[in-house]
Amino acid sequence: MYGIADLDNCYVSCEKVFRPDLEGKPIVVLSNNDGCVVARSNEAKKMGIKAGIPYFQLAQLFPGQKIAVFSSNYELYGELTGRVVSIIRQEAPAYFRYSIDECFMYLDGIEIDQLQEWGENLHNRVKREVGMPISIGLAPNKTLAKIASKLAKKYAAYKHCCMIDTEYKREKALAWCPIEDVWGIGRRYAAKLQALGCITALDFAKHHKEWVRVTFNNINIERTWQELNGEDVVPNEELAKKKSICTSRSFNGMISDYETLFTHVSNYAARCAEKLRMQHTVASIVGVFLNTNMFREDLPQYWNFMEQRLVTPTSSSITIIQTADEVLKKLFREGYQYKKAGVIVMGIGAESPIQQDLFDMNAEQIQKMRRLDEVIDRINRMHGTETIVLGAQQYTQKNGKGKAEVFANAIKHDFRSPNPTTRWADVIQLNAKVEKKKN
DNA sequence: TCTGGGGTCCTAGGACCC
DNA sequence: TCTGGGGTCCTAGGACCC
Repeated sequence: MYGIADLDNCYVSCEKVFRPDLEGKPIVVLSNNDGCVVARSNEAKKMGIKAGIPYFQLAQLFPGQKIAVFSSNYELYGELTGRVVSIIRQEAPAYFRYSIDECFMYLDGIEIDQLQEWGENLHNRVKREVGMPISIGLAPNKTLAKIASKLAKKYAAYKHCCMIDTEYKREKALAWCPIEDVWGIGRRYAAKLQALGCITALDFAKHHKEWVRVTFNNINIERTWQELNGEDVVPNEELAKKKSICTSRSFNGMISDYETLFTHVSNYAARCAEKLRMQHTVASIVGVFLNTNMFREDLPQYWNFMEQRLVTPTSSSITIIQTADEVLKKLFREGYQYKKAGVIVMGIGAESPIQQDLFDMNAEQIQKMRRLDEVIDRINRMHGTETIVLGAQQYTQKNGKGKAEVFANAIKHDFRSPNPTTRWADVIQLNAKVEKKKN
């Protein structure tokens, strides 16, 4: 049997851990730059706030309504979800972390007649120790487990844990589940299936395998069909290292000068290098892309991506920033207002042994840069991200007297909560607020 | 005024090898 | 008149996931 543990309204639940006063109220969490709504509390969903709507439309669509708004705070979410995963590590025989808010669990070794109770206990422990609600689905394959978790979330009678372990329960669950909610059926396939008369998961599962093959000629959707019918065929993910790593952001406003663009790209490059080092890998290709604002049809548009191969694969922040800069120089065109940029590293391989090029830097230089990166990583882990950065990563701005001033972050986060779990300064601030309120 | 940020996999077609 | 039978690698495009 498989299980999936899914954190309910993940980002909102994280914010609520430190704001119990918001229980029962509509809450939303925004994407970077306070752009779109990316998470909603149940109350916000009931109000009709759709996922993905731009924040600026919220006031227009829901005038005069009280909605608690938070900017995204990924350090906080990473910390809290990590605590949930460490509980799952203790409770489940084996698991695979599928995303920030979902964990697949392999449940061989737990008796089937004890599974329901095991799931309910897991929910209770997470709720008690971290303060966040999770929904658990149990089934003979991952696709059905996902459907079970949706049922667990929807109906309180399941006590946060729903198990599909009989033919009767399987058919009942499939008949309840709209085709577009099936894991692996996206917007396109859902539209096609609905046009063919498949409204629920059961409608689709009842077709013959041959029909699925002829209609779609795609192995993934065939596997989904098999799993809906009870087989276990979707491959289990390895804890594989990433094959490409991308860091990209939309800007707060638009940028047309090269210098500012370079500072942003340097930051993304440094972040990619950091991610490479975290999984003990190196990359051999550095790519950069640039976008103008596609919503501004009145402005000239430009989109491009270029890449460059490295002589020696590396995870060095300095080398990757330098390479990204060379690519950016080729990519950059005057006269456009850019809205978004990103860095992608590819050709990822193990950290050692690295094939060294005969004419590249000597081993001593490489060692030196590696030690520098290690120190930077350590400081940033201890004191919070971007406590220390390379010069190229620093944003500068002319002040009133024409003098350059350095500032830390270019992303707009007007409604950010403090980070009481990761930053002492924030813990102290929060405690002070609580004290003040008490008095 | 303001519109997110990551990833993976599959398939088809072309270039090239013997 | 007749024109083989394998392969690999790369890229682009289109799906999907959270």
